[in-house]
Amino acid sequence: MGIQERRTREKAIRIQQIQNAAKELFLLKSFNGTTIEEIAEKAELSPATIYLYFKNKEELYVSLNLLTLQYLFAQVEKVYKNKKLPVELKIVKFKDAMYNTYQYDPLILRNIFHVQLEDTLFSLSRNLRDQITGLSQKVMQMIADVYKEGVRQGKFRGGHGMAHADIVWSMFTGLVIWEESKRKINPRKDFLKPTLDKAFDIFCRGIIRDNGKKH
Amino acid sequence: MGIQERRTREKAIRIQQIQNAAKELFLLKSFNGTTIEEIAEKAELSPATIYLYFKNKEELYVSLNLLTLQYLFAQVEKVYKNKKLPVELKIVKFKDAMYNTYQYDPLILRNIFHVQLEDTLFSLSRNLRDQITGLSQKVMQMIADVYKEGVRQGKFRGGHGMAHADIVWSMFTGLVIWEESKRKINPRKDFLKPTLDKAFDIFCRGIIRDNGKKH
Amino acid sequence: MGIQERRTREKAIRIQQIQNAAKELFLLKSFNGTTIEEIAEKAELSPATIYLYFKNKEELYVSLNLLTLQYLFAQVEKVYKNKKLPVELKIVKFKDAMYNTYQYDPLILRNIFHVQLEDTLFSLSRNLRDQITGLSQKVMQMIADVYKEGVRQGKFRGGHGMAHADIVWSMFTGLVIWEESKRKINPRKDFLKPTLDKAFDIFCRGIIRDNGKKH
Amino acid sequence: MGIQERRTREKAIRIQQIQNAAKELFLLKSFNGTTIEEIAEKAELSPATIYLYFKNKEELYVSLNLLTLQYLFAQVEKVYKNKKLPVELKIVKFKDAMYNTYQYDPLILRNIFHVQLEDTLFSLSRNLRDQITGLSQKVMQMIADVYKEGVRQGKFRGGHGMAHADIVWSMFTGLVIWEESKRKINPRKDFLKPTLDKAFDIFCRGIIRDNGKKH
DNA sequence: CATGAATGAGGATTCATTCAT
DNA sequence: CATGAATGAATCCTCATTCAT
Repeated sequence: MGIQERRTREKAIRIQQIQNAAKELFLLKSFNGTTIEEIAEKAELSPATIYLYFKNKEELYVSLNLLTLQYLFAQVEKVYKNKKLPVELKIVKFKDAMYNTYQYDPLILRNIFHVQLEDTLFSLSRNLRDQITGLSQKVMQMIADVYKEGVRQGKFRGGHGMAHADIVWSMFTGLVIWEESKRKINPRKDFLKPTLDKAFDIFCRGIIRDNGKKH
Repeated sequence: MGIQERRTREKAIRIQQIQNAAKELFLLKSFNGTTIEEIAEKAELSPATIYLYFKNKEELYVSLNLLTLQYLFAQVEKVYKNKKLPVELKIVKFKDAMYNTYQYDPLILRNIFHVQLEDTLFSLSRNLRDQITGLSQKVMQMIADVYKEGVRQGKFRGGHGMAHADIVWSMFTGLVIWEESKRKINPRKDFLKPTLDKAFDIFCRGIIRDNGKKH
Repeated sequence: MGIQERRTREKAIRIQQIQNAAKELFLLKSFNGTTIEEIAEKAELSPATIYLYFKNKEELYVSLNLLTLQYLFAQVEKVYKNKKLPVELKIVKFKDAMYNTYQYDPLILRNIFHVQLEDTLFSLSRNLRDQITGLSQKVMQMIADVYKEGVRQGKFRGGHGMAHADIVWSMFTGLVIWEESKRKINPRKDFLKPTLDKAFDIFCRGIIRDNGKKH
Repeated sequence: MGIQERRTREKAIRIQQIQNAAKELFLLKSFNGTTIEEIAEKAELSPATIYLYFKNKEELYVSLNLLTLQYLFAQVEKVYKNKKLPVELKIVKFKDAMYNTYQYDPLILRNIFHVQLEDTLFSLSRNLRDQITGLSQKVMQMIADVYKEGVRQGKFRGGHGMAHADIVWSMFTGLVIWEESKRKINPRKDFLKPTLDKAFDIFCRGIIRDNGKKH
């Protein structure tokens, strides 16, 4: 069992090697601006070798998401499963989970948008695609569930849970992209965190049921 | 006076011809997936002719944004200048303006994200770049102004106006992208409008100052 | 006869306009590096207009040589016809004539070499080609004649006159090209004139018959 | 030890394959008239493969010079280092060395002129450029040295050595180009060798110090 | 398992040249 | 006579991908 194991371990290492190189380059130069050769060089491998581990460039690209999505999933799940946390705080913690994930891998949103918006995603192997959509659905479901729980508890105003999950996620991604792009045009201080906090503060106030208030 | 005029008019028509073809194709196949030759064919021109009107593929691509940004600007400005509209309604109308623009040109956000996220934007001619950033700044400023006005009137809770404009815009773009991508994975009914309405409803509730309420 | 004349005159002016623009640009950017459009712009004409006066780019290019060849021809002829000048001095004066021509139009050698070495020259109109080869043959003939005269007078050692003309011409062009290229790699003082003088001094000493000398 | 070696050998062969094809075509149709595709076809390779061995068209073109320059260098050096040869004969042998090189690769001068006269040369990789200028400088230096030696021995009239090297080289190249171009206009017997001999004979007579002679 | 080597399949541009007005 | 507009025809070069070793 030793040899077999070592093989597996080494394989995993190779894959990481490649992913690390790829991540850095894709972040720096975008998908279309990065060549397999560059990735190979950075990973100290030959281009051909990369194809031993990834079906093609796109699959390598998307595989990066998977890592991060798993990270995001783990974070969100921890909040979700925390029995003691009141729902209104869970929403805030979700935001923090997202932000952590973004800091762990700033590439993620770009990747996700790329995957979502470009023709890609459909040349991926079934397996990978399923993993990605599966994970992201689970994440969304957890957010939706918390919202529904809040409604059940009479804390949140009614409404479709999943729609709220969409809003949470969209708000987050929208802000990240927007702040990134603003910094691109005009490099300056990073306002992402405070703006994100502000946005979620407003969001929370907006969904909280007010008892005796007239609108 | 006729000949000069006709020339100008015909030139404008050519440009439109090209832009229309390009818009459709870029929407369908993304920037990198669309070739100049395809655009030329659709526009019933030769590839070389396109270069008579646009410096390169990127500039053509970005020129599409300009049109739409102008459209967006006009819409937003109309709301902005409407003296009779209370600020809280203006926010809602801004959302509608954005949504209209999106319907007028569904490509816009993709374009904007592309421009914002890719390496592009910096090989554009100065003029075009300035127009784009100028317009989008003006739009954001108007949103920020309305927010500040709301604060002044005691209707909105305090805070940095521009940050709120960022949130408004991010929420909108985030939702559009997200809904688009969800439909891509799983074609189904379009929930954009209701989700957008919901989101802005929450946002408005969240920013409105509550007089005697305890939080 | 007034109108007809004016027409002719204006036509000549247009041609000059174009040639001046072309000369400058070709010198600066070489044949293949210069576009018709650039020439047109500099001449304040449209590209199409250039084709009213020159069959194509090449013919325009070559037409420049003609001017200079005519200049060279005139200079060389003056020396040639000067009855009082002893042959050994005529050789020196030929060199000066060439050098003057080079200063009048530094492009000439490049042109001539281009024409001679590239595939060009054979798409020229018959007429132009004849003029060019005719002129250059006449120039060479005059040099050869002077040499033969020198031999007849017992001043020069015997030999084929035209071969000496070839040597004179080659020495001149070879030096010009070489000095030009040296300056290109390493910009520095211009040594063309002294080197040219030196070369012709050697040449003259080499061809002069030495009476009582043993070799 | 076999495999590594074979690789190297095969690589060298590929390079030769390409260079041979290129040489022939460039000679026939000039730099700008030859396409990479033609070269590839003649070399029985794909165009892309050529870019595996040469950075671009220009670098391939110039690499041809290098070979020949090396050939020239070797020839000239042999003469230069021949202790027994008197200086006046060395000059003659230099001419022969040049002529041999020309026969070995008639393209050389055209290449050299192209490189020297066109905008090229500056987009070459540093390494290649240095090799070329280095070699040609060495060749010129050897010629200059021989001249200086002749002066020291009292055989040649005084003067700057390098200037004489320039004259030698210019005379040679000038004649080659001129004879080539004459043959182009009017194909006929090749007079290059006798004219070259004549020219160098004159040159030698011109530089030799004459003892008791009055000028 | 790793890779050096090869390539097919584009794709963006450029430009000399033409022609209707 | 002059030209704005259009284009056909090239051409260089890139890169993801494959395969023999």
